[in-house]
Amino acid sequence: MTVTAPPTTTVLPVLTECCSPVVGQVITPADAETLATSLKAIADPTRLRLVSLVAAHEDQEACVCDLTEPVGLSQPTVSHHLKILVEAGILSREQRGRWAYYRLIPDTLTDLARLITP
Amino acid sequence: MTVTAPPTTTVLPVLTECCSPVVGQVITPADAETLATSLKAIADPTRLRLVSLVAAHEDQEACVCDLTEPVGLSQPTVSHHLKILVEAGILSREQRGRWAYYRLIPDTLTDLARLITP
DNA sequence: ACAACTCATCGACGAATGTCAATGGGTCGC
DNA sequence: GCGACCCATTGACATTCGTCGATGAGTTGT
Repeated sequence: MTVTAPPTTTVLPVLTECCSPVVGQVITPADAETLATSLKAIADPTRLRLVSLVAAHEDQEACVCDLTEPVGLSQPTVSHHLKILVEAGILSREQRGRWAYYRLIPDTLTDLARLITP
Repeated sequence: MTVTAPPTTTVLPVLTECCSPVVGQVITPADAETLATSLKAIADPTRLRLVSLVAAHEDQEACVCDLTEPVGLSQPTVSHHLKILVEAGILSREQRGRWAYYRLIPDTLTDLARLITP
């Protein structure tokens, strides 16, 4: 067979369902937990660089092999960080042949920005 | 003497000087480190609740004793989290008599939101 | 002067996190 | 079919982080 494209591996919603903004009403413990999990995903210098590299890459997508050298970390470590970003709904992952292509899902960052804006 | 008010304990700038947005150009390692440090400050459920509680409190300020019971943690732990938020420039701290009053610095959250917005 | 109060700091501890080398599972070209 | 390639997973390790009890520093009222 060729080019199996499982449906772009959409991820757990989490954020879109969650959350009143941080400022306004008092955030509930459950919403705080959800929002914190999403924020943790980008609260790491390596993952910020990965997001930035993916977004700036040709065709707005990049595979792992495009990213290991720029961030200067091992391939397993990069895969680990990418998985966290995918699970947070910040990147999408699409497998095409041998390569796995990662792409920014801008809406998630937009939602995060909205939720922390006073 | 009365009401010693050291100049509202303004904090290290850090963010205002830092950073191109995450998406656009590729973020530098140094900027990624700075931005990640600020994001880590709010990437914790307890600290999100503290920010929310302070902002929603009467007169937009709160002392430690107003916060320990709502978050259900010990006083040293609350003080620890508040210190992290102050160092990140998200809260300000002002000592008035026996009490230390914390207040939201909205600009920092606004800056953070802007920097992560695609 | 002293006791009561608010808060920060210290030291300790378990849990979570970032990293790597080694390995395994698919996919392509020969 | 086989080796080369891309990537994910596993297991291990050191570091960081969140939490607490105990203590100390500063302030107020008696």
